[in-house]
Amino acid sequence: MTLTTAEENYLKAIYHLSDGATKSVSTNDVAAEMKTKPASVSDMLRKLGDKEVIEYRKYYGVNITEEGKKRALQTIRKHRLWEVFLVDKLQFAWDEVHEVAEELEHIQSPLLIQRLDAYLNYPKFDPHGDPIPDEYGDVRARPRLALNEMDVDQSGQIVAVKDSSAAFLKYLDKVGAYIGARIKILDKVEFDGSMEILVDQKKTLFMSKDVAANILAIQS
Amino acid sequence: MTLTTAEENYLKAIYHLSDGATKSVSTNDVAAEMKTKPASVSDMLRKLGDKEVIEYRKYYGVNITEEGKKRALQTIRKHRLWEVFLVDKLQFAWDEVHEVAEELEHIQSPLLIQRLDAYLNYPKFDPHGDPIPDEYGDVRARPRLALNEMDVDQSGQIVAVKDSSAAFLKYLDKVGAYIGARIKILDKVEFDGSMEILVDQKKTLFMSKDVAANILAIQS
DNA sequence: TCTTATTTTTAGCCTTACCTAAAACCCTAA
DNA sequence: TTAGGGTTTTAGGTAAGGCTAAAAATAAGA
Ligand SMILES: [Mn+2]
Ligand SMILES: [Mn+2]
Ligand SMILES: [Mn+2]
Ligand SMILES: [Mn+2]
Repeated sequence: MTLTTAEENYLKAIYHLSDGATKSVSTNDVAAEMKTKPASVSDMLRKLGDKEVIEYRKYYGVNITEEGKKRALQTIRKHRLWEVFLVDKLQFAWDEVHEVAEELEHIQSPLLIQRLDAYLNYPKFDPHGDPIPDEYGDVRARPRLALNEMDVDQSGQIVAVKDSSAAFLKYLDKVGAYIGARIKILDKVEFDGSMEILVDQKKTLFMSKDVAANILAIQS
Repeated sequence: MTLTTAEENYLKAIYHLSDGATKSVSTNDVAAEMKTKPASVSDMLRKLGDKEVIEYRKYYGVNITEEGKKRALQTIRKHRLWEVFLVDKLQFAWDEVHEVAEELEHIQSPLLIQRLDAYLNYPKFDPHGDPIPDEYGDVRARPRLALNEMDVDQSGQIVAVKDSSAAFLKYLDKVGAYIGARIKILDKVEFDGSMEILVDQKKTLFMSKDVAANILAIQS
């Protein structure tokens, strides 16, 4: 059973909202994520239910099925591989890739993705630090922690961002935070949760709690 | 005014059928080329006429406008650049690229095409020898001649194929004809138009008139 | 010129993916 | 246990892009 572009986009949204296939997801949440109306979502959920990529019980939200999870991960794989291509090969900035990848991910050609993967040297993470599922949908996830959850004096390395919006990424570029940077928490202000962070042992960065919450690190 | 994917495909077909914007094109011809019904074509012609990329007079066929020609050439440019990418970078065979390029050509991102062009080193021809329009739609066309139009003892070089179907390209691979090959016409059989051709000064090839008519060369 | 054959358009219908407005449902708090 | 209030679905509509069947226009032959 093949999925249309719209169906793939919905399924991906449902997968993300359900935190990797565990939680059940409400119609309103899908509508917000997809920027459509709940009425349109109801329509689409019926279709996705018929195709058995989600389990749909009217009025009770949806759960993604195993088959649906597999499909969603394939689309995510394609999206992230294209993002790597755009940044590594075509010199796109990391805040310029998402919209284009949102289109490229729907190109139907298993050979294309297989070759692209090889050409990029089987990357494990996209430009935002998100893991790239392999062709079987397996993801090697790293245990990640938002900066605001780390304690003073803890060290680590930035590995991903939670928010991939151009605005946020441009801000990180400006202040000099990037994926791979080694960091140490110097201070946390209790009043507003803002933080002071040492980057690469030389640069001090002040950031709001909101910003810190959208930067993910592994501890070391 | 932006064109949908379907509109881009129709416009491209009309451009090709009109031999580079000169001839006028009939509804039936478009239907055959697009593998749709004439009734569907009538609908689409009205839309394309409204968008002023063609001039449409009911019952009298269509002519592509200057604006339409420009749009068609942009789509063709994208199609051929992607074909070069697939062959040069992803090791696709020249008979495997057309379908995928037919999808990729509709990705909307001027930056993407500009970067892709640079990344491929501004190629002038696609894997089938067809010229790639520049970003202004200019095509540097070479005067090309089908092999069956050449005379005995004439020499030249294969520069393109007229038929890009997988079947034909695979056949050329098998017999060892390729773009760039130096050729000389050794003999032409008057009865059926079949020919004997010397390839790269060492290999003799027999081909039917049908095959010869689909191989394009420049004379030398 | 008249009649027929061919081409093209129109009319009406389908599916997908969206919308608004109204109805139905679920849940919770009085 | 029932009345709101929020959520979700249904009903009905639009636009794009296809289809078939029928009507209309053009082209061709006698
Ligand atoms: Mn992305
Ligand atoms: Mn998408
Ligand atoms: Mn196409
Ligand atoms: Mn080509």
